[in-house]
Amino acid sequence: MELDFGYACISNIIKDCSTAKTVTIKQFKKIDDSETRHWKLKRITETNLQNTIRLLWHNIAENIKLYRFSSQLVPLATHQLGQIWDYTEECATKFAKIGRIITENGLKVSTHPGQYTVINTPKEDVFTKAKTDLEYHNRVLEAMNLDSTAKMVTHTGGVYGNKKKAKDRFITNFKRLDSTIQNRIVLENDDTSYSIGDVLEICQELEIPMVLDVHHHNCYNQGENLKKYLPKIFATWSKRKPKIHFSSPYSEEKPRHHADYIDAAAFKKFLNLAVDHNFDVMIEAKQKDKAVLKLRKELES
DNA sequence: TCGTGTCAAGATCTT
DNA sequence: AAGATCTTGACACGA
Repeated sequence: MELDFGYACISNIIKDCSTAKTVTIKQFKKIDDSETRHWKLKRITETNLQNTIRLLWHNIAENIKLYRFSSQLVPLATHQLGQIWDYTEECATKFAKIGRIITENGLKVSTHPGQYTVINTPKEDVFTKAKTDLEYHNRVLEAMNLDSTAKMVTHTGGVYGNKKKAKDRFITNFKRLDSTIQNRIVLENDDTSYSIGDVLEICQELEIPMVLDVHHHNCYNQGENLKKYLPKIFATWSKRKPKIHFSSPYSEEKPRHHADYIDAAAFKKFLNLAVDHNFDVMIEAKQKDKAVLKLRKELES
């Protein structure tokens, strides 16, 4: 079985290579003339894209096949103040180069819109903002010429005192998104509200893939038997190779936080459980790519 | 240069 | 109704 690994956004091996440089609204507002504002956004974006390229080469050298893009490649991209330039047009060459590196080297990439992007919100303005953010992520992936295998991972959202209604609203709101975006969205179980059973139900209904987060399942579940659920979860990916998220708890006091590295014994235990399946593994650990290399080494021995 | 408070955004729990 | 927390890297400011 060939296991491919990956990490999110930032390398702990390659120094001074942030892909999420930004400018705060407060500082941006202090800039008076529009030309300087434009220059500021463009310069930061180019740095983030160039650093992304550096990380991709690093990943190729280390045989790390999965990578999650920073959501902040383009600063203020979804903010009103940031609507002063056509970033995909002006940085088209760099976006295309990233896409070429990915395609030519068989890398598998994704994005993960943040906690503020809530599809199942009952507030219309919040939904509009969520839609805008998803459109931004999609625009970036399209600028890279990546097809719908480049996914956007999200959570279900809030419960709002009635999970059944909140689930239904996710489905309703999901259908209001552009089909290009629908085709990229995959749902992940979270650590407080939506268990693997909850998320699987939604994914089956919408016929979209489900990312199993093993750590979240340990944090929050409704007694679901993971081994029994695995075939159903992986089936949501149909012909494609499923992906899971794996991380280890930081401590007994803060079990939901991510630890520096992955507990190899715990990972092997999961492998035993999933022995009949083939899947990709996104490692969520504070030491990022260092944690990937360490785990891989420990699995070899 | 270093340490620390702050940051666009939502949901939820506490006060 | 207002504030803290979640989670997190990076910014911004003052020492």
